[in-house]
Amino acid sequence: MYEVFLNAFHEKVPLTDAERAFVQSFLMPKKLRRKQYLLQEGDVCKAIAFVEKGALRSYCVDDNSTEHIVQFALEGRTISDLYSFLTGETATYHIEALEDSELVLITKQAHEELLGKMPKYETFIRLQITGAYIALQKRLTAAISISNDERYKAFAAAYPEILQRVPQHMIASYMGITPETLSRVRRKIVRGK
Amino acid sequence: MYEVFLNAFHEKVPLTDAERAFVQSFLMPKKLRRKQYLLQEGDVCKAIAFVEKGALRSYCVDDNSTEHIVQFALEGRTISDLYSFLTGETATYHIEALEDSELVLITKQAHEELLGKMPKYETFIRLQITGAYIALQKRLTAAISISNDERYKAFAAAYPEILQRVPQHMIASYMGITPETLSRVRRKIVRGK
DNA sequence: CGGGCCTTTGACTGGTTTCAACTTCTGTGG
DNA sequence: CCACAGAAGTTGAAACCAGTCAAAGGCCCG
Repeated sequence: MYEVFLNAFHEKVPLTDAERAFVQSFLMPKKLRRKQYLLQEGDVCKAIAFVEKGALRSYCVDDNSTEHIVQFALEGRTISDLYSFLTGETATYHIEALEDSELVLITKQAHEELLGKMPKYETFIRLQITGAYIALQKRLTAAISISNDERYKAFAAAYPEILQRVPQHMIASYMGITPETLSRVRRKIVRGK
Repeated sequence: MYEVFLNAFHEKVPLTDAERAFVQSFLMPKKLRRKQYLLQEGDVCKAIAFVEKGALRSYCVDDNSTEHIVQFALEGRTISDLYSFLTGETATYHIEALEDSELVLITKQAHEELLGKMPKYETFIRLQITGAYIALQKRLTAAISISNDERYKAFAAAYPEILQRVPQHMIASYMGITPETLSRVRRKIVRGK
């Protein structure tokens, strides 16, 4: 329990055993069954979730009630509606488990206390967000500059695990295209090879 | 000089006069004329740039040698190729001045020293990146879920200054559509009103 | 074994790109 | 100060690509 999280932390910012225990005292475990929700649009996001095991997705819903997947989070990744978490506004995203999952929650209270009491935690958070920012920028760059075919190939190369564990229509949603189009893209790639 | 930057810093994380002076000793001013480059693809990004005055853009170039604008930075905003800055890899973005501009540079060396010596700097950086991350996430969500018309309206409402200071074809590039399409979108909006 | 969801495939439609021409605006040099 | 070249923006027509709607086949789960 907490192993994956604490190791990820330790890897970025080395921890003594005492610090490890200290951090741990702020954490909360949570299990989610497939299709259960961690967060619904309209709620306030009260915690950052780190995935120890399983897979989640966050998504928003537009005016036509079409879902658009914002992020997938497999083991070792963090997921939340950061805006809602930080401001206390109601969330614009839903977060749902795609598989039975085990999470580590850092509540807002714990987060703020850790920030105040433990510089290493702030460093860890800074590094996490920086990494997330860079990844997001890459994704955006790809979204506006590469064709669907190439985008899919790049995605498949970068995240083979997601491809295997997530249904196709969700990949399509993540890419911002329809399931039908993704199906045709895949056919074209297979034949073209 | 440095006023805008130091005030932005102070606003997020209050500083004493001594701290203000301390931070300042790590900064470097830089002026750029319109159309001059801060960074070219292939260089390594050696500094984060904070815009005191003026306007810059960052963009990447795809296989068809089409430009795609990643970011605009007006006064008070930060711009860089963060990935290149942090890893030392060659940059994938170009950064160009759209107007005569005055920048504050934080070199990699200064950045690391400040991170080590001044917890408030780390906090400031964390807050900056968090804000940038949330903004980027909003943009991505908009890009995959909203029609061009609505996107343009939202952009115009959110960033009226950019609209007035940046040529239309760059807005189009930022939105990921052709200048012709943007022109038609605008016409439709004006008539439709 | 049956039902429902997912994926694939086809035909049609609509919006975007592309290419080209024309106008407007701007900055520069004569 | 005017003339002109180049860039920026607008408009039109044709081609193309993705979306939509509909239907059929496959697969998993109950």
